[in-house]
Amino acid sequence: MRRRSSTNNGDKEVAGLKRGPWTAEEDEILTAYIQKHGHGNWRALPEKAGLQRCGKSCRLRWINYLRPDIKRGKFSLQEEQTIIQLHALLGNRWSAMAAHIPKRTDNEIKNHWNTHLKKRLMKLGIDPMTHKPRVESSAPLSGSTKNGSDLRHMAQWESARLEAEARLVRDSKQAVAPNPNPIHHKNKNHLTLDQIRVRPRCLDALTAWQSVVAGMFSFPSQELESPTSILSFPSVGHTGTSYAYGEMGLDSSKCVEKSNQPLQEFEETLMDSDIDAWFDDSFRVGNYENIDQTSSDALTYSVLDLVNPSPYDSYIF
DNA sequence: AAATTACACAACCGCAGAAAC
DNA sequence: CGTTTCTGCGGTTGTGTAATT
Repeated sequence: MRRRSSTNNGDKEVAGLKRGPWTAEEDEILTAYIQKHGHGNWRALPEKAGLQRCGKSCRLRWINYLRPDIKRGKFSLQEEQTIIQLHALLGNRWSAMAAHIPKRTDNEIKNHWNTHLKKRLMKLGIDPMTHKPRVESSAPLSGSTKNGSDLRHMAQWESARLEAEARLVRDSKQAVAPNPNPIHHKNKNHLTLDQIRVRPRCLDALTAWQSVVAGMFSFPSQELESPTSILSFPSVGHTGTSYAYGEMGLDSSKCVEKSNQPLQEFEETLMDSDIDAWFDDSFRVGNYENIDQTSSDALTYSVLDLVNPSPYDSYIF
C-alpha cells in the first residue's frame, strides 16, 4: 500500500526501498535469512538478506507474520474472553497482553480488539475503555432514586475493583522473574513458585464480577462481596438480575421491570447478531479453587492466571 | 451487474526508552 | 555524561474483500 514518506529516525525513505505488501518471494528470503543467521541488527538485515526493504519493515513482517510460533486465524472464545479481561487490567498495552496470549501478536490482538471486541462491548452498553456500564447521563433514572443510588453504588464498586486490580498488577511486576520469551523480554509479569505461594487471592474480585455477569443467567440471591472493595450489594430490592442489567448499561428503570419479568426482551437484545453465543460463552464463571497451584506447571504465573484461572483446559472450550 | 459501504487486517508512522558510542 | 542509533510499542491508515443496496 502506498504511504506518505516517513520522517522517522533512522528510517528515512531511501530511493529504491520497496514499500507496501510483502510478496511471497520476499517472505521466503526473509524467513530463510533469519532461520540461518538470526535477525541480528534489523537495520543491517535487509542489505545482508538482499531485500529492498527497511529494517523496520522486515522486523514487523517477521514478528507479526512470518515467525513460526504464530497462530493465525480466528480467535477462540477463550482468547476473546482473555483479551477483554486483560484489557480491563492493562488497558491498551497490547504487547503486555500478547505476552499472556500464546501465539498471538500484539498487532493481531490490537486489530481484533478494535474491529470486534470493542464494538461488541459497546453494543452491550459497556464502555470499552473503562469496562464499566455506560450510564446515559442525559437519560433520567425514571424517577427511581433507589435505582440511581444502586447504579452509583455499582459504579463505585466497579471502580474500586479496577483500582485494586491495577494496583495488584503493578505490585506483581515489582517482584518477578525474567520472562523467557525473547519476543517480549521486557514483560515481567511472571512469578516464581515461591512468589505464587504468597500471592494474595487478589483477583477474586474479578471472579465476583464474572459471577455478577453470569448472574444474568443464574440469578444469585446472595449478597456479593469483593475483597478489593468495602462496598457490597444491597440485597433488598436489588436482585442479581437487576445488577446484571445495570452492568449491561441498560436503562435502570428497565432493570427493575426486568427483574420481575421474563427475560424475553433482554434476550431479544442479545439475539442481535451473534452476541448471545459469544456472551454466554465468554462470561461463564471460572473457579479459582480448581487451580492446582502446587503443580510444577505453575512455575510461571502470569497476569493471565489472574484473569483466567484455567486458561488452557477450561471447560468453556 | 454495478456501485457503494462496511469490515478486516497488514503495514506504516512517530515517539519513547534502552543501548551503544 | 551527552549524543546517536536501535528497538519496540501503540496509534493510525490504506487496501483488498465481502456484504449490501
